[in-house]
Amino acid sequence: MQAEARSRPRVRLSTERVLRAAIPIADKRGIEALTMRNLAEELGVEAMTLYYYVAKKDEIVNGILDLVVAEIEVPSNGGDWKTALRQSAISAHEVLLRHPWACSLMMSPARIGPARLRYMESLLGRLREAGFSANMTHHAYHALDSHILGFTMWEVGYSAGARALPDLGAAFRRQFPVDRYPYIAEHMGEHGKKSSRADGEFGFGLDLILDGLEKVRTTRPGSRARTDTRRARPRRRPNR
Amino acid sequence: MQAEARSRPRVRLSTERVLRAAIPIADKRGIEALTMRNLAEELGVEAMTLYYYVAKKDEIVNGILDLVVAEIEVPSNGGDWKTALRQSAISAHEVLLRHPWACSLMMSPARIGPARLRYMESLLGRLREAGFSANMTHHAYHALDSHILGFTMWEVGYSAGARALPDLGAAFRRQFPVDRYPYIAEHMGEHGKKSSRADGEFGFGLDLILDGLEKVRTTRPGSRARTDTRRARPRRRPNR
DNA sequence: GCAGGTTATCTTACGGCGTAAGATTGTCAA
DNA sequence: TTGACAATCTTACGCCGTAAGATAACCTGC
Repeated sequence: MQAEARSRPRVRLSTERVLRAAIPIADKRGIEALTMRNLAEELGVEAMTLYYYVAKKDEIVNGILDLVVAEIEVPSNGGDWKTALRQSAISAHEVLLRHPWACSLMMSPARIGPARLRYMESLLGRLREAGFSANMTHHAYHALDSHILGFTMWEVGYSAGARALPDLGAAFRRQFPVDRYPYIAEHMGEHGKKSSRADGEFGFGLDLILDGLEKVRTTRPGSRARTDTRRARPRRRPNR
Repeated sequence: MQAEARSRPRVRLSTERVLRAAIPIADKRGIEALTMRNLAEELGVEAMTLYYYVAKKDEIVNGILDLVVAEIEVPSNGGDWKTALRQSAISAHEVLLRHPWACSLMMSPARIGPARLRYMESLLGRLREAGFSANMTHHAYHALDSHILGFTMWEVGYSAGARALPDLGAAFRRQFPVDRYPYIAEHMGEHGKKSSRADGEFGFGLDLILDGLEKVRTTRPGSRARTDTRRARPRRRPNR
């Protein structure tokens, strides 16, 4: 009689279980393989059954995104602010590499969930406590976030491409002769080398930003030495 | 007899015309509105007709992306390298804001076309000529690219959200009480203010990177003063 | 033990997507 | 005028998210 082990789902479904089943599908087969029908099959159920637990597919996507964000280590409270932010950024980088589909979704403000809020709040708080003004914190946050998401997204796309084409570099060279693009050829060569940094290329840009932030930490916004912006023009006083 | 003006397309279709018609659709109605049927209708033609000019929809997407990349101003040859790179980055930023759908597509290495290659080559070349080592150029390129794409992508998503919800800030406050997330509340407040910089928040992170790059321009990679990475460990010599 | 209501799941169907296969029309040289 | 070739259209298929409603499983009170 226990031969019907699979004929009925062993344990009852739940929103939690639906989300938990969705993540490995997106991880292993890509976010485009996360369809209601695929997900249902994974759970031994028909597609429409899922709508008993979520109102729309979007709820699943937002749900698993927030679960992934919850994996990110928020900046620690004690110690150096730079070390804390750096550690958190590296954690975010690692988490996003584990869930390559999450990167682009994080760019949409429509998908901000509770875990994301906690992450943002703690990052902003750490900056403020480190002595950054409200305005500087604002800038710093976006600079860091841009690097984390922008860089990781590129990395994810690149390694996806590399997986699809066994030797991406060779395919490139075939299509675009080296002599016409010598600098790109050199660039591809650098990609082949193991980075001299423990934290790889990600860490390089990260430190550029963190070191730069340290320098402007106590500066008033707009008063930095700046190169020619070609757009700067005398500002008038704010009172109209 | 000329009453049939619309019954037959005025001029013959071409791949060029197909691509040119696709861009405004993506710009105005979003990339998800760029369907073969919509595009065909715009051209006064049936969907399958488009397949006479392109093999797959992907060719259209890659095609319009490369047209957009071609709009980006490459770094000028003369003058200060920082000014040249900054100007090019700002141009990229502006172009990507005009074509909000392009940002995420640019992250995929599978979509690199001729214009993108020219852009990369000139950026890499300018860095090399400025005295960066091959390895530093590699790092610098990715730091800049990450900021341009990462930041712009966030900006694009944010303003799309702001357009959908008339007052995004108020919607936020309703859902997430200010007292639980004081730093986020402050952050949102900063968003409301006009930036004190002519080039906005984008320029802030950009200068952080450019200034940082100037400092490491002639440094050997890996020899920079660094904060605790928590991962650094004595490296062994590369000969196994 | 079984009736009835609630909870969970399945069935069917619709419109939209990219596109395969092949029919049909338009154009122009011989 | 004819025939060939280029350009366009028609029909159809299998995916997708999901609306509407039928059906099965479970539990509770008698």
